[in-house]
Amino acid sequence: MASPVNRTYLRQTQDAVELLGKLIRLGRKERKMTEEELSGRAGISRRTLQKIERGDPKCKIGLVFEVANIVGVKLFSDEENSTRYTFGRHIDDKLALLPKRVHRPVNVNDDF
Amino acid sequence: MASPVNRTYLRQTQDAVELLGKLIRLGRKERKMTEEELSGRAGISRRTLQKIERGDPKCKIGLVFEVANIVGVKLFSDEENSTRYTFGRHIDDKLALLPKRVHRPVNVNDDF
DNA sequence: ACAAAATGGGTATTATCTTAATCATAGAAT
DNA sequence: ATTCTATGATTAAGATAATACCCATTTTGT
Repeated sequence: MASPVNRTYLRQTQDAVELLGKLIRLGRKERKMTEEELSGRAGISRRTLQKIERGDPKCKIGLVFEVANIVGVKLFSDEENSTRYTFGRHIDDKLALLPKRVHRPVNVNDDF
Repeated sequence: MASPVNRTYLRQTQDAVELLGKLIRLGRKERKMTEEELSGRAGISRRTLQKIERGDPKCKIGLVFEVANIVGVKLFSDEENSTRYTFGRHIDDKLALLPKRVHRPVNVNDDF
């Protein structure tokens, strides 16, 4: 079985996917590329590109990001952003500082 | 047929997906959540969460973004970012300004 | 107005992603 | 040190994402 049935997403999630799709479409048009050109360059079908631009959450993230990169949409890996997201420190370093496992004892008595 | 064979991705694409995965893992650990807790809250399997945190480009973007939201990773829809990405103007407005179709005549003679 | 091209959307097919179940290993807490 | 838990990873199977092919509609360029 793949997905339980028909899952739902947080509003923020939907919004983010749709916004990314619109940014892609915007980038494509600014570069005067047709759906066929862009999908061809990305190595995907035109149909899939349409789904991506419409913000279909079921698309593979790799395909979405690939298309975004081709049309120049800034993602997380850009220098400009990486500084923000790493908080001035490399992610791997931060991860190394944390305990390797999140160990939660049984009787935490976490009555917050 | 699903995907041609085994596609490749731009370096930037891989980096972006992997970075997002690391940000998710970082967020999860900072919140002291186990894989099982987070995957449970997101409505996905633990296995899939592992793939997401490792930056598997074949994961659905909706699932990745959903998990990111749960652990507080900032995406495109956040106010802080949206201003950047819309350049102070709503995407829909910008799209409306552009021609609805990118029409490229046959003999462009685009010798740049 | 006309022709050509871009886009929207339907369907069937196939590769594969997601899942559940399971086991092994490594780490944390006592 | 020991025990309990989190994580890593494999497998089989079913659901479905991506594709190719198709046609209708819309829009652009002339």
